[in-house]
Amino acid sequence: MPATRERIIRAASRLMQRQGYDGTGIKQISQEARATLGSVYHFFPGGKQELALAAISRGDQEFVEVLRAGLAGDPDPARAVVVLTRNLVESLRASDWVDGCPITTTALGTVGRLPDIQSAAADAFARWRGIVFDRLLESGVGESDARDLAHTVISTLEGAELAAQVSRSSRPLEVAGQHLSRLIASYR
Amino acid sequence: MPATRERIIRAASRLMQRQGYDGTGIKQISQEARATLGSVYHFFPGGKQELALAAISRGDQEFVEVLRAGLAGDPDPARAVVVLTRNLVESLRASDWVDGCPITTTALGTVGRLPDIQSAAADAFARWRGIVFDRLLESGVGESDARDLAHTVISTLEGAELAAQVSRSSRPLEVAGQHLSRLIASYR
DNA sequence: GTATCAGTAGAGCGTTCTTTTCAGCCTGGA
DNA sequence: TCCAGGCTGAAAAGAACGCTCTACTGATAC
Repeated sequence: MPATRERIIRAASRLMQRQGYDGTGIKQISQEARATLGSVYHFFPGGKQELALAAISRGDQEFVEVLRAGLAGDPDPARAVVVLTRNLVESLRASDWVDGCPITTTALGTVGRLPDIQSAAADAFARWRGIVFDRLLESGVGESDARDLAHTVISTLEGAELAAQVSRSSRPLEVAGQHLSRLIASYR
Repeated sequence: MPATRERIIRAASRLMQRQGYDGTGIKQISQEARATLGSVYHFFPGGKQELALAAISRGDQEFVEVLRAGLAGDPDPARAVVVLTRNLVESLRASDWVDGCPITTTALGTVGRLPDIQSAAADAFARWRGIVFDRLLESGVGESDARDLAHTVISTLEGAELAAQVSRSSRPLEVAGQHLSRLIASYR
C-alpha cells in the first residue's frame, strides 16, 4: 500500500480527471484514497486548489509517458502517431470511455476562474507539444513545420479523445490517427 | 427584454459553457437570468438536468450557425475552414478566452455520470459532423473520405479551441486551420 | 523515560447547494 | 367585471460543500 500522500494524489488525479474540479469533493477524495480529511489537509494545506495542482502535475507526467511510449512505437513518426492513437483507444475503452485526458476536464472547468490551475495546464500542454516537436525534429522535419505540427497533433489528439468519450466510440481517435499520419507524411 | 424562459435558457447555456455542469448553480442561473428560483423550477421542473439539456440544445444550435457561416465563407472548403477558425479565434478573444465550445465543458464534466446529457452532446457532435460532411460532399470529395474528414475537422476544431482557451493564445486554432486546409486539399 | 513531531482521526463550523412549497400577482378570455 | 391559470416571489428543508479545530497515535531522538 503506497504512502498516504501518494494515495491522495492518485485519488485526486483520477477523480478530477473524470468529474472535473467542481464535481470532485475533498471528502470524496479522502474516501477514495482511504485517508481521512485530516490527512488530506495535513499534506495539502492549500486546500482544494493545491490538490488540483498536484493532480494536474501527476496527470501531466502520466500523459508524458503515454506520449513517449506511443511515439517510440515506430521509427517513422507518421506511423508512430497511429500507434499512439491505438494506445489511447485501448485505455479509453478499458475505462468504459471515462478516463480521457488526465487534465482537460479539470482545466476546462476552471478556465478564466482559477489562474494557477489554468497556467499549470498550459505548461503541461506546452511540454507535450515539446515532446512531439523533438520527435519530429529528429526525423528530419524542419523546425518551423515541426513546431506547427506539434500544435496540431496535440490539439487533434485532445479533441478526438474528447469526441471518443462523448460518443463512446473509438472512431474519432482512429480517424484522427490516420489523418495525423497523412499530414505528417506530407511534410517529409 | 426576452421572455423569462428564454432568459433562463440563455443564462444556463452561457454559464455552463464557462463553468460546466457542477460549477454552475441554479441560483446563479436564476440571478444571471433575472428570474426567480420559482420561475426556473416552473419552466424546468426536471431541475438541473433538464436545464442542462436545454443549454446543450441551445449551444448545439449556436454552433451550427457558426459552422454554417464559416463554411459558407469560401467556395473552396479547404479555404472555408480557415475562415471558420478565424471566426472562432475572434469570438474567443472577444470573450477573453472563456467562451469556448458551447457544450464541451458541460459534456466532459458529466461523461459516464449523466447519460442523458452525454447522449445529447453526442447527438450535437454528430450533427456538426453532418454539416461538414455535406459541405465536403458537394465540393466533390468522395463519400467515405468526406465522412472521415468530417470526424477530424470537428475533433481538431474542438481540441484546438480547448488548447487556445487554456493557453490564452490564438495559435492552436490558427495552426489547426492551416493543417485542416492542407488535409482537405489533399483529398481533391 | 521523556520530549518531539509527523501523521491520523473525525466532530463540527458556516456556507451553499438543489429542491419543494405556497401565497400572491398579473392578464386574457368570458 | 370576474376568474382561472400562468407566472412570480420568498422562504425553508435537508443535504453537501470546503475548511478548521482539537485530540490522539506511534515512532524517533536525546
